[in-house]
Amino acid sequence: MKASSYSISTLKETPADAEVISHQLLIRGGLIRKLASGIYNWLPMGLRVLHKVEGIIRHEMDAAGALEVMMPVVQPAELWVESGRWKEYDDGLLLKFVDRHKRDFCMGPTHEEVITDLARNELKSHKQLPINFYQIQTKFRDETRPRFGLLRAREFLMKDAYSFHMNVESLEQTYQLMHQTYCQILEKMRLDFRPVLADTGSIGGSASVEFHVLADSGEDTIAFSSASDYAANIEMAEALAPAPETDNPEALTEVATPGQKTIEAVATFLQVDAKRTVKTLIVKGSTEPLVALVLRGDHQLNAIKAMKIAALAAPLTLASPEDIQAALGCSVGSIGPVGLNIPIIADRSAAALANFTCGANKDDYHLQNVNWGRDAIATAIVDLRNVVEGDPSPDGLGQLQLKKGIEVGHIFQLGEKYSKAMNATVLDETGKAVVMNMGCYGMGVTRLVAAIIEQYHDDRGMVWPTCIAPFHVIIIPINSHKSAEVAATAESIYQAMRQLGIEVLLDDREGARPGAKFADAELIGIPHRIVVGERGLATQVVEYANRQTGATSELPVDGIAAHFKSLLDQELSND
RNA sequence: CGGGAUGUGGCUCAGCCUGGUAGAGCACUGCCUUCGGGAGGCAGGGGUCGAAGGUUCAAAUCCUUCCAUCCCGACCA
Repeated sequence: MKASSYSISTLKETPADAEVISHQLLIRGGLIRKLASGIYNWLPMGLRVLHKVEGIIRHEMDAAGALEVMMPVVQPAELWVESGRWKEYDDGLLLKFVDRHKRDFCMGPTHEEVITDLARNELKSHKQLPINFYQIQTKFRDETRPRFGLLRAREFLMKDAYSFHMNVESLEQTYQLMHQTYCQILEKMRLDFRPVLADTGSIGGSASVEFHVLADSGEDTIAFSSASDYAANIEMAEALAPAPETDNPEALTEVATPGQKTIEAVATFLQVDAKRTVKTLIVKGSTEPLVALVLRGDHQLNAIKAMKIAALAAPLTLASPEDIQAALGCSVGSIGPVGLNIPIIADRSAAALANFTCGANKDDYHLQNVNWGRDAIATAIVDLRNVVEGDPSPDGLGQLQLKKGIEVGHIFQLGEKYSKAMNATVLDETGKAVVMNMGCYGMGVTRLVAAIIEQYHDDRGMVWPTCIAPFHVIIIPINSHKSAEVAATAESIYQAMRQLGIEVLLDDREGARPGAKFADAELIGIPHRIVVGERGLATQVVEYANRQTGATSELPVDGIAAHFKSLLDQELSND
């Protein structure tokens, strides 16, 4: 490809609405352009990258025996009504609309319903199982807050696969194969990632593992052990119960704490460690109107864990200050478990404290030397909090460390959730209809493009792994308008490389001065750069620079195309 | 959906407070010079100042409403 007839549209300045580095570089490098919030155009340069990522995924999925299909973007409401998700999924994510016949449709945010419908029509016999269908296709989720460019777009490209099985053993097998395949895909992309235990969320099912690319811009926090391979999304990481404190109970005392509302303020005011205080959150209950959740002052409530407690109302809702005032007669900053006549659910760490400090259920007063049993009774003791750095790993090996991650993949064992609701059965050996077991496996293709940039960039721009780069080699002739030899040499190297099938870009743009060409090549992140100038040609050499290592050298013009051919073959086979 | 901020040529922004002929840099077109790290000069094209109302002799500027975009909190590939 020649730059003069290609579309290189780089920007010198950082776009005002791009916050994270991948978003900035994607826009500046001319890979994508925003059309609307969370909706992007892909320019030629960007599409080349997207196709590379797609290609790696397709190759590995095919190798794992999955069969590629393509399902529609627009889906009829009936299927969603049938699975029960037309209402359930509707917290705004489903973009719904009506056709000319007044029938309800939605833009597909995922394809469990469609594939299950397809499977129940196409799969009739146990002999056809197991089978794994996948597609690489556009999804639309009407996110409340799209952000960070491609990291959380509303329209995005996703690889989604769905497997069907006679039994859970077969499902488990394919699930493990997909786990392994996902690791291979991410390794090929040279990503630093972790598979982590995950919550199943609105997709449902039993087991589930997320694949996270480590990056500070990640929206998830993952916890992993310093001494084992335990890793979990913080939503799921279990906080073990500490040994109960055995200090002798001291006399309960009430102290005035005028105006001190937050744990931090109270701890400072009373000169106690926040770890020796508890905070009490009042939430709505399922049977009782209000329930108290008690956590250690320095800990944070984990809403996913809390939502699994039957006594709490389904979407976890904090009680309003007015409700609290009416029921307890004090304001939010002064609540404590002592003398509270509503159910009290204590976190394991809070329950282990002795002689702790808490609100007195009376404005501007707190209690000190509170002890469980003597002063307050917990209705239940459960794991309610987020783990923190240094907590013991749930498997008993080592301590937990926390890092930020970008979720690029998620695999689930769905079991019979959809197949049962939609009656997807096949006949077994005895001719009896049995409900199929299902697995589903998602991977964010466009999100991966951004995640790769998050890990591979420097202050000059993107630094693509060779297998992802839009071009493998860029040739920059210097002053080709003045030197016929420079122009001719660049052209002949370019032609020779094309002959060998090398993905090469010749920057023959007239009017662009050398500095601008260098800057563009670095911004776009092409791994290998060759500079053809009069200087080198005097001794029949060109200059070479490696974008990834920064190494530079001189290479003889003679045989240079063949040199790069073998270099790239080697590099790509390693990838 | 709650809280905050911002909307001025394709991009980055000034002008607004204190109303009075729409600006700069980048990008774009033409010419000239320049040409090994984002060149310079001259000449040009391009904006109903997010939209609609209102106040005023006069609104980018003041007021109201709406819309869009971004950021912070509950969800997901």
